[in-house]
Amino acid sequence: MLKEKTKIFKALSDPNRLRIIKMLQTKKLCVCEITEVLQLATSTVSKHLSILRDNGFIVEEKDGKWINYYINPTPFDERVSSILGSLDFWISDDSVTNKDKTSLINIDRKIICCK
Amino acid sequence: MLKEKTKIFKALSDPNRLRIIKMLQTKKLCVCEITEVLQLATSTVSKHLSILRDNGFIVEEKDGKWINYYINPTPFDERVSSILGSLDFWISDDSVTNKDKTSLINIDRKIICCK
DNA sequence: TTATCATTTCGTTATATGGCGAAACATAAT
DNA sequence: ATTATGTTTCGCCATATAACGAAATGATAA
Repeated sequence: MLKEKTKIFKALSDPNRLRIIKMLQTKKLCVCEITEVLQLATSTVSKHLSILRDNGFIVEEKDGKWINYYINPTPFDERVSSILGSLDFWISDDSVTNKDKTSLINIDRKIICCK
Repeated sequence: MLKEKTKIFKALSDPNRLRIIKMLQTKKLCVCEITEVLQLATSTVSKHLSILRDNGFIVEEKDGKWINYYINPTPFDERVSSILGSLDFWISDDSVTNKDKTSLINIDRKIICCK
């Protein structure tokens, strides 16, 4: 159906989801680390991640008590592959995404997440 | 701003706008011809066209008492160029878009638009 | 100039989306 | 087993979006 084809564009239609994808370009991240950078509620971030996952942009794996999210290395949808393969073309770096990436350097999962 | 980068994805997030783009792949069309195929209100189609135009996907030119819309041959945003240059990759043909295109063959602007 | 007609804009309505906190889940640590 | 903790789900609210018809606009035809 045609509505199905709009889904990957919808997934890319939210600034916070673009920030998440760009962050995951750097390294694998758990929900609470992303929450810390975006300054959103955990439930909101979780929802964003599920949308990105459902559209094949990211995948998850367990890591102790955390769940690591990372860029899908083998997307089913070739349009997703194409975007992820040239991510800086589709979502160019800017002050926000750059700041996000530097924020990540100073974040220690073990300190941040235990609140 | 990052929100700006989401705009072209938002523009592609509506099934009717995808149908319009695919129709314009065939030939230049006026508002009422598109209205006839999509079976939507004229005002609705006009709004969709303005969104596609504002994001550089299509351009317009006068043709008598009509306004012809067509695929932008020289988009400013290189992401738009990339999508329009491989349109069948990003929006593959299906039963709906194929039917739309055949519908267009039998539509005579001079008959349809004068109601 | 006046009438006609394609198109756009405006106001309204229904649905979709993104945000939150609380509660439910799932699993690791004690 | 029980507690603690990371994550998800649920219910709610505010805003965004897409739809319509009516009115406004603008340009062509009479």
